[in-house]
Amino acid sequence: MPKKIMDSREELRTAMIDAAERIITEDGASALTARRLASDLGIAVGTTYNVFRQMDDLIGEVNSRTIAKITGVISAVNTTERKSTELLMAYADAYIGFVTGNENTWAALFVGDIDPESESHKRNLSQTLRLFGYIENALRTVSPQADQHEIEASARALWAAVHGMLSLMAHGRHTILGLGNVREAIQILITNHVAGMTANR
Amino acid sequence: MPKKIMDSREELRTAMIDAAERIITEDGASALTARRLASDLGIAVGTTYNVFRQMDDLIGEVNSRTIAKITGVISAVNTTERKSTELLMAYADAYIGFVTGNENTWAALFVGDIDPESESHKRNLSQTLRLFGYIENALRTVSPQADQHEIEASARALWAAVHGMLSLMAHGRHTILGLGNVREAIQILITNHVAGMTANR
DNA sequence: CATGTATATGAACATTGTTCAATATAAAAA
DNA sequence: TTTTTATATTGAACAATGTTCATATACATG
Repeated sequence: MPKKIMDSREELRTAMIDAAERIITEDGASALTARRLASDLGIAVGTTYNVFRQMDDLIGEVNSRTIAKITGVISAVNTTERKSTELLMAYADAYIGFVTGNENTWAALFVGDIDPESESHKRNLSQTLRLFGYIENALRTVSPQADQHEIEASARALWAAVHGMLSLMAHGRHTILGLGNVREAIQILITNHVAGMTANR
Repeated sequence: MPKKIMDSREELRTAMIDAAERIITEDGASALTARRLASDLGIAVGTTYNVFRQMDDLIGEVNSRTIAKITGVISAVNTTERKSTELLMAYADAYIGFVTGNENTWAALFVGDIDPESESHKRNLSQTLRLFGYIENALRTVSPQADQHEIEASARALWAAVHGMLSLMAHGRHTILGLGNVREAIQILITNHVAGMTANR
């Protein structure tokens, strides 16, 4: 073999994800090129392809960390002694706060093609499903006798709406809806949704 | 001058947008390259840049047509003798129907960088604002005494939610939420929103 | 020490968007 | 009609992209 870069393949892999994450954080996802990564790590261009099938898989790994962090801030929200609307807004604010403080890594979530077979994607999927649990619990408080399907569907709908609105921003399609307005839009959505569920109780 | 391609610059411009639209419709936005366009039109690569500042401007022009078509199907929805929820769902279904029947052109809406100064963007913005009007009118029926700001904000929120959810699909981020589920999510959002506004009346 | 295997390498390829000096011709002037 | 001027079209060239793969090499094993 040629000179080993790292002690193990796993170590190299981690170092590459670290470097990729740093590049994205500092200069955005578009700065993450095969050559930039190689240069930053002092390795050859081709080495990336010994470890990852394609460049997008590497983005997927960075995104996996980002999603884990989002799960972190969501799960850190205090759930006690709050009205459902307030709790849901607290979740939304935690998410918005993360977006504001981590614009580049967050925007990378919407970059590149996802390989549905990749480990990172499967991981991200189950992480996201766990996130739904928080929303579902909050909604169950709103209408305790609603059936499971309604709760789940509402949670999915609200999450998709929020995530979707924010994705518009990530792609520069937010001209009508700035970040400030996004929070207001989310609040309107949540408030009326909760009011609607309460009314149908 | 060399042999004229068309009688006028405007005619060439139109022919290029036509060709671009055809390419996107048939093979998707990623197939619209400077060389493919030149080849299809039987002109040189550089000619595009005599007419458009950049390739993304051309996409913007095609998108402008797409948005006009969407406005078309929305404005064609019958507004008489319907409950607000039904009318709003009819709008949503009109949109979903367009998306289903025009996947490639529709997905192109989320491709490329938007130049905020471009004519096409300004045009698309005012078109979108007109679209809001339909939603606002439907919402005004729900709570006639709500102030203008609340109506406008609700319309923006609902539109952003729907458009955002669909944008997730365009980018292949819909794994949890298929197109079928998107309709259900929209329905849940609309139903509860209307119920919420009604309750606060 | 010799042999084989694993792995880092980087030149090379195909494609991108984009530029711009050269070219060719329509229109204007003589 | 001939000459000049203005300008629209051209396409080779550039820089940058992701990706591939024969080559070289260093470690592990016999």
